[in-house]
Amino acid sequence: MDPHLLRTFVTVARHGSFSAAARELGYTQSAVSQQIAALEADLRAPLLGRRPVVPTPAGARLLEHAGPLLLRVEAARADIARLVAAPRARLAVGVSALAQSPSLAGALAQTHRQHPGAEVTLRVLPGETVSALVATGELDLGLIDGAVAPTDPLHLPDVSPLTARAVAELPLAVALPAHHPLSARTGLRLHDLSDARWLDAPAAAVPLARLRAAAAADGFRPAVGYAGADPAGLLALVAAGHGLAVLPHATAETAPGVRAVPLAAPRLVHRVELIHSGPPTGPAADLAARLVA
Amino acid sequence: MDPHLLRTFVTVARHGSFSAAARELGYTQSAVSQQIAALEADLRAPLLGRRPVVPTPAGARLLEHAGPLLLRVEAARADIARLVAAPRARLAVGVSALAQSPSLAGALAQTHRQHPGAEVTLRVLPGETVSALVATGELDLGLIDGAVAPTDPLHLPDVSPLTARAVAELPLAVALPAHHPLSARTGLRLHDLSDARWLDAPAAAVPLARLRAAAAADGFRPAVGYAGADPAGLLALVAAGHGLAVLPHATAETAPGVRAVPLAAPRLVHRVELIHSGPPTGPAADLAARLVA
DNA sequence: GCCGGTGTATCAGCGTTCCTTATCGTCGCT
DNA sequence: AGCGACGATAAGGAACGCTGATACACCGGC
Repeated sequence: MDPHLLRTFVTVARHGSFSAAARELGYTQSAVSQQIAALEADLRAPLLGRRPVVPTPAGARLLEHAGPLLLRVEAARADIARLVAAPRARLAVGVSALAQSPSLAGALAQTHRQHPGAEVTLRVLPGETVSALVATGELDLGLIDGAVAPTDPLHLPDVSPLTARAVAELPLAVALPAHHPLSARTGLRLHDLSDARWLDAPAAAVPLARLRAAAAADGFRPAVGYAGADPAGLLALVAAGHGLAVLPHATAETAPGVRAVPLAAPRLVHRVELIHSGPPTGPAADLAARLVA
Repeated sequence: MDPHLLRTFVTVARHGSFSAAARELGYTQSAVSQQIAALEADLRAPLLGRRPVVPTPAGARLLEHAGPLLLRVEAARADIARLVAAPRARLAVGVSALAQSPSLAGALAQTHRQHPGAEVTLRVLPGETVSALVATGELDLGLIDGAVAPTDPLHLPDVSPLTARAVAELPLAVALPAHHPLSARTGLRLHDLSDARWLDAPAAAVPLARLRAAAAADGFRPAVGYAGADPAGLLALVAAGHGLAVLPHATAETAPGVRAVPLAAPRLVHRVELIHSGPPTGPAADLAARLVA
């Protein structure tokens, strides 16, 4: 189970073709064929059906393992490389959509002033991508958000020994159209809303699946799906009556035509956590210190 | 970063000796020396100081990665092997100490009756070990426990795509000596007890670190440490006034001289989850069905 | 139905990798 | 100082893994 073989396996599976994978990987088709054969011999199981080239059940299962495995290998390699390389004067920060905040912008500005030579970049990405890129060292720091019980840490995909520190914790609220019958309430229980229509916006609000899990109930019918990462667009949909959404209270309050009613039960908070692998150095250490202060 | 090289690296680090590692792995000392050299060349970093053989900072970091990485590789390999091999008439169940229950014993007995030919084994192990062995297929089913917010799943070390289902959820209680001034209360808040002495029994009760995290506070001074997995022994210490502990209410109630007062805040529950990798088959499927029913 | 095109499997050849054996250099202990 | 244990290094040979050539299966066009 050489990572090498695994890499060509996933490439072949992705392309559905030995030849195409060979081209991408810079091998001959023959080499790829032999590599797959070697992997199948090693695991004593057929992994791919040929013509068409599709994963067998065993292959499908291996694919589930391969991604995280290769990510971890990459993370380990990058981690060591970082220890060896001279600390670069750069600061790459990744944030998930709801982890952004004015205080981040402010801290980033101060850090930039403190380290004028550093090349500072800020990227908004899905939460899992932030974790993955922090693990592989493409990002120096990550800020991810999630809705969790007040006592519990965010769930990190542990591809690598990452450290996480909470930097902000905000109450959650249900975003309702201003004319909604419940919009005058001072608090809402999720259970009472399980029949409502919910906007499913995994990037811009608390995902619907999370709400179902938190309420330990089904229902929670999806209305319009929203693929953007921008809460403003989502809130416009809420205002127009397409459905409800759960967001940090401060975020939900900003849009016209939307009322934000605090989520009373279950007790969830919106927490933003700073993640990095190993102790941050240079500008990253500076920014980290400002954020947790 | 061949797993092969990684394996010899951890072996060398564990033994603190190239020669000893070579003996264990069935190689010559020369081969091990070359493998380490190859790994160091690949990562462009010295990993081990020689004479004495101790990890460098980079090596120490790599060791942190290596364990989970090799576990994942092993899990993937075992996972595929399981798909290929004929389903054996065996049922190996691992449980963490507090995940045991009379209902488990009952279900296990019924399953055994249903599958008289099957070799049934039950092993009590630390929670993480249960996850690891389920991942590598040495166990067919695992039962792990933990104290979490009612809405959140237990945290699984994701070495492998494991599926988890809750099978029991019990309230937690603080175990106090019967003569303790607070033992007559009907509920206790963790915050009010942060000055008390706490028994640290990672295997037999909710770990102290978990309580600190849940209360988001330090304090919680450790008293006697208890290395056993048996709640009865721990409760004897409680009765003797060595310190307090948090356990499932039903468990804490059983011991003489101990009062169990429900934990009112933070809101945590003791949850037992059934874990397996892939859909269970044969006797494992039977037992799983009984447990979640 | 035949034929070319596309795509995978297989084989021979060859360079590289990796292990073993043998030997040397070095450290630590007596 | 000398010995013994340990790791590094050199050389040789087996095994591995890639390329290039070729065989074989499938599909579509005519």
